[in-house]
Amino acid sequence: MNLKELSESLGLSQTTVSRALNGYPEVREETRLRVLAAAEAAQYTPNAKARRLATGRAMAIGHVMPLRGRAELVNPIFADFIAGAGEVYAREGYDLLLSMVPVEDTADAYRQMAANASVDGVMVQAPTMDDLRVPLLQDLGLPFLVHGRTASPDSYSWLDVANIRAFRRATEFLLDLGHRKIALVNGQESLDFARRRRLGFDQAMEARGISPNPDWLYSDVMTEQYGYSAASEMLDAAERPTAFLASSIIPAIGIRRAAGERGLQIGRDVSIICHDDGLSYLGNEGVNAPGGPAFTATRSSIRSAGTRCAEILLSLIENPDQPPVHELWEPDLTLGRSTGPAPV
Amino acid sequence: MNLKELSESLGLSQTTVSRALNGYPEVREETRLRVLAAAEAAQYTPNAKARRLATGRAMAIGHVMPLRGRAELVNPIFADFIAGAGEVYAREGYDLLLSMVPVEDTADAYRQMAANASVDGVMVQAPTMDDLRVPLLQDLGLPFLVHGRTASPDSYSWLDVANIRAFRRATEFLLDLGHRKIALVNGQESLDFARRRRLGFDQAMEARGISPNPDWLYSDVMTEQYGYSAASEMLDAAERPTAFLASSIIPAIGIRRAAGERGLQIGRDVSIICHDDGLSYLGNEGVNAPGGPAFTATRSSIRSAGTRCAEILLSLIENPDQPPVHELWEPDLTLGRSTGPAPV
DNA sequence: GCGTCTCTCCAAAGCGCTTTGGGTTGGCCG
DNA sequence: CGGCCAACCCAAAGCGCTTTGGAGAGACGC
Repeated sequence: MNLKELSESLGLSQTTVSRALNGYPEVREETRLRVLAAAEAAQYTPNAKARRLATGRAMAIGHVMPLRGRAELVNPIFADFIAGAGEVYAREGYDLLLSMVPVEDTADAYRQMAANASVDGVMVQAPTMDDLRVPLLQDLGLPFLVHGRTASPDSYSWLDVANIRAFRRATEFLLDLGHRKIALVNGQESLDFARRRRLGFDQAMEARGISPNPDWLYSDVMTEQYGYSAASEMLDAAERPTAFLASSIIPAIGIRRAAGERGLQIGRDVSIICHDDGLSYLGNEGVNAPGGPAFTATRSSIRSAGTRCAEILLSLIENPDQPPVHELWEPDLTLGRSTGPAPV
Repeated sequence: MNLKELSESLGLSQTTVSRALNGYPEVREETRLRVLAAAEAAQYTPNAKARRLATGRAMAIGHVMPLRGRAELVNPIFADFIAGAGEVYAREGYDLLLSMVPVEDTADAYRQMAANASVDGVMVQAPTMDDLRVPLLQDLGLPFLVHGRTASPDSYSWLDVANIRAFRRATEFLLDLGHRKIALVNGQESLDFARRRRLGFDQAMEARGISPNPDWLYSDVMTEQYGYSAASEMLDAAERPTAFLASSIIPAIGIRRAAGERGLQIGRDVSIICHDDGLSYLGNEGVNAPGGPAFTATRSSIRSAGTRCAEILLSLIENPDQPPVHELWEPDLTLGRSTGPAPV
């Protein structure tokens, strides 16, 4: 059943039927109801392909997922972020177009999307400090929202968490517990969020007059294996850190493994704080756990961020002339069982 | 630049230019080269929306991700699977349409996709034993491939791993190490793969004349927290299992945490075997780890499965009349540091 | 020389929708 | 009663591509 057949069966023109269905005012209420009833009865669904061509709108949002590194790792964080965003897209009638490409092909992917207008806007995740995607998308005139920030974040819209403050606070928390030997197991510091976390760490240490041990500063893709091997190295060295600050719950799990293998008890012999993105399957929830969640953590739900990012992006698309939107989320520090006073 | 302008600039008809670009034989080689050169020079990209309408092909594959459970969990396994599949789609010029909907709306999502033909085929993941999606999609006439199987898997195409054999073998491995008190921390047994793994476990136990302790059979969504609380309960009971069989590396991590908190050493006091999907960030690799990977595991890369599933699905779409494709993958058992002889 | 083929190319008809630019009708006002 | 204005509806022109059904020009055989 298409529009032509539907309108013929009603004895109306395609124009009128189309307008009735799309809520335009030029059609009598009585007629509209008749049309709606007939459409319902005939199970009529407008052909999305035809509509897209006629309106020029793609009714789709692009997410380009750059696959980094030799093993082309895919971060489970994306799954939760997309789940949050996808909810909004579905509700608003947008499709989610997911494009997985090697990091070096991302620019082409965006260019392609812009050239044939297959999306109305794109979501940018995990930007580097001077991310080339920002000027590219501005150049292409494709609406976009950045989850995170770059070094010069004024000219575009973004949503980010207050990474500096969060990690400064987490570091201060460890310092207040008496820890002085603190290791930072960070994400890749070419990424802006990791650089900011590093800054927060540095600021807190400096404020107490402590200079971080360069052997205890790690930076890499945030896998479990990475957390494990970083912690193993440090724990096997002559001088050990007493506390670890990890950029994600995933390397924190690796740190815990390394500590456990060496017979160290978490929260007593060694403390761990991490950032918790609230991943569904790796949740740090502590509902039925004595003493609360496993990890003391700076917490900010990546899924909620996805939801909010999608809302903002859609509003940017609906209303392209508004000034850039900036939203900064404040993570909270949740106490868990992974931290305790520094051992004497 | 559109086809009309391009053809005018060449002094050719749209027909000829279209055919030249799409490799039809009715155009002289010399002309084709001229067209190709002009298209290249003008940076011409055919408008995907128009092409879709004209051909009726969506050039897109749908992945519907049902969000289950109260917290609407999203399994990180999907991320790796999609990464594998997305690679193939990108290579073949297909878009990946991702739809995240509450589990109760999945049927509608498929109906919608079929009604307005917004995809050429769909991928079905994590089927239950009598999954309703299979008859629905057959009814809708939408090509699909199932990753996994249902109870009656003859009438459609699927790719699955040999779950029964894998878990029978894993159980036998534990039995051979002298374990008799074995716990199964399974996924939701409404899902077919979990039921099969349960079967494999049961078969191996029965073959040795051991009846599993019903208090040691768990079945739920495979989160870290689940593995933790299941293991905690069992380890705090009067009689403890000496070995755990987990359906995914994620609950296995939770089991390890519970054991660690109780001062139990993995591989000595308590053994763990799990199924390892080869997740990027939770990799069980053991390259630079002494003694090999952390977990002894039945291993089958979910990402490779995604790649192969995509290939099969596309071939099903290209050639709809072929008989159903069945592909069964044999996981291998990799030795890690999480297993050892049963304590006496 | 004529019919028949093959090789190239073209005009035009879709694909199914939205949207422009009117037309018709009836009510209301002066 | 003529004119004007809403209110309602329609025909037709796109959107940019693919594809059908030829048409024209040589080549070839008889």
